[in-house]
Amino acid sequence: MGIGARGGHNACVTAIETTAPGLPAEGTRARVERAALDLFTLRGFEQVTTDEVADAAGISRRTFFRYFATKADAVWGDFAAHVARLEELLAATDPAQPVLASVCAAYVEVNDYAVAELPLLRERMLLILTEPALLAHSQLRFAEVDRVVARYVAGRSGAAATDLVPRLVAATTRAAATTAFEAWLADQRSALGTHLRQAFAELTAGFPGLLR
Amino acid sequence: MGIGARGGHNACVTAIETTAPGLPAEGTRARVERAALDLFTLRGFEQVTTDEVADAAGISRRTFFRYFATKADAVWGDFAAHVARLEELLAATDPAQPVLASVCAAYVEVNDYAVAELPLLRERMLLILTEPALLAHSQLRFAEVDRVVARYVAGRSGAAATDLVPRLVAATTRAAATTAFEAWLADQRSALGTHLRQAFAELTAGFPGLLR
DNA sequence: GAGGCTAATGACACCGGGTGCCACCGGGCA
DNA sequence: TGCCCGGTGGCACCCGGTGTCATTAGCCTC
Repeated sequence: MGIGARGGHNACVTAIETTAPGLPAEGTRARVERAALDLFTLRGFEQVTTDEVADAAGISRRTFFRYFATKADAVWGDFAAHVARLEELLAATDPAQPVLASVCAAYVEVNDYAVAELPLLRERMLLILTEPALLAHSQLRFAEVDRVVARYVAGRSGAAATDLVPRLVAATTRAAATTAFEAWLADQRSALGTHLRQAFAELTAGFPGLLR
Repeated sequence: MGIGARGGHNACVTAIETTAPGLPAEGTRARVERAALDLFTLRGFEQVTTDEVADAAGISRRTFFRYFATKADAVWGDFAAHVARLEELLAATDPAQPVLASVCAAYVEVNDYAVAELPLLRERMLLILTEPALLAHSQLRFAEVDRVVARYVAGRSGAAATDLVPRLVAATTRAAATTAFEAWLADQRSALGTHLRQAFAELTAGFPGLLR
């Protein structure tokens, strides 16, 4: 590799079934995600270059950035679908239930993962909440969630989505959910739903344990 | 400027009293902050290069990165002092007052700026909460605040700073404060303290307006 | 007052994330 | 066969950030 050059994914030793240029490229995205997650978990997000991720996935650096807008996006999976599902859950809530309870319930339900998915979720969230660069990036992703929640609260409470209370509910419930995730990551073998419910219970009750 | 070169702050046209190499450099940092704030506000954070900021401040790009670790840091002023003051306020709270109320009061007080400082604060927060790159970066700065608050709550409530409730209080009060800032930025000529108090009132009462 | 120390600076090369552009390759289709 | 088209790789480039080195000026000491 010459000086100043960038090394075009040459002779990728650990490559797993390299794809052809003109092919539909089935599963390439998933393969890149796996490679990225593995490398980031093993050596840390900042210590791994996009060149290495692309190489491990058997594609070029240029192609990596066609699948993911940024290096950080490779750890998020299909987050847009996650947000969309939350929006659907909110739209399908019982109007008889209080607004805040509906939001919390939707959060719990959208995060009710199958057992088989939990290791992957854990790996993702551990990276996102631990690596500074990913934590920073998360703000942009979570902002999409906030907008969805704020719109819902605004619709139910007859306010504008830009008003204080809808934004407040969105920001605080999301903060609570993130904190629950941290607690889940901290103690192995605990249920995510339990932490979420406990966090929302504290929040909606105004932290009754802190009256002193 | 040759191809591939970077142009060493050559003939800065708009320079304001360039400093000498071996001088104590009084007020250089403040001058760079002003230049950065002006340029970012005028043309957007991403559209301004660090070269341009350095040039406008009459220093080199390399020197810019000696004053600020990242481009984003140039908009935060002395945030560490802000956090330190919050910590002092928390340490000086009345033990008879409830924990949550003490946190909210400290937040209100640390954000009680003099009228003369408000335009600068507004400019800073507008950038931070509007520009995606700065919003992402803010997560790292606000995490320092969260740690301080969580430590305080843990100390008062006899829990560990890593327990759910202390983290939860830190995350949600900070989310509420940020939302209050957004509301303040949205309607010109309103008092920041009013929005903060209203947000904390909603939060600590469990959003009483959303019982339906 | 000469010489040495120190702190701030600027130039330069370099790394790595991200992008625009173009050439290429293969499959499907007329 | 010839054409179009989508996925790809290579390349040059921009820009944020860093390590290194030489330069400068103030200061301290002898």
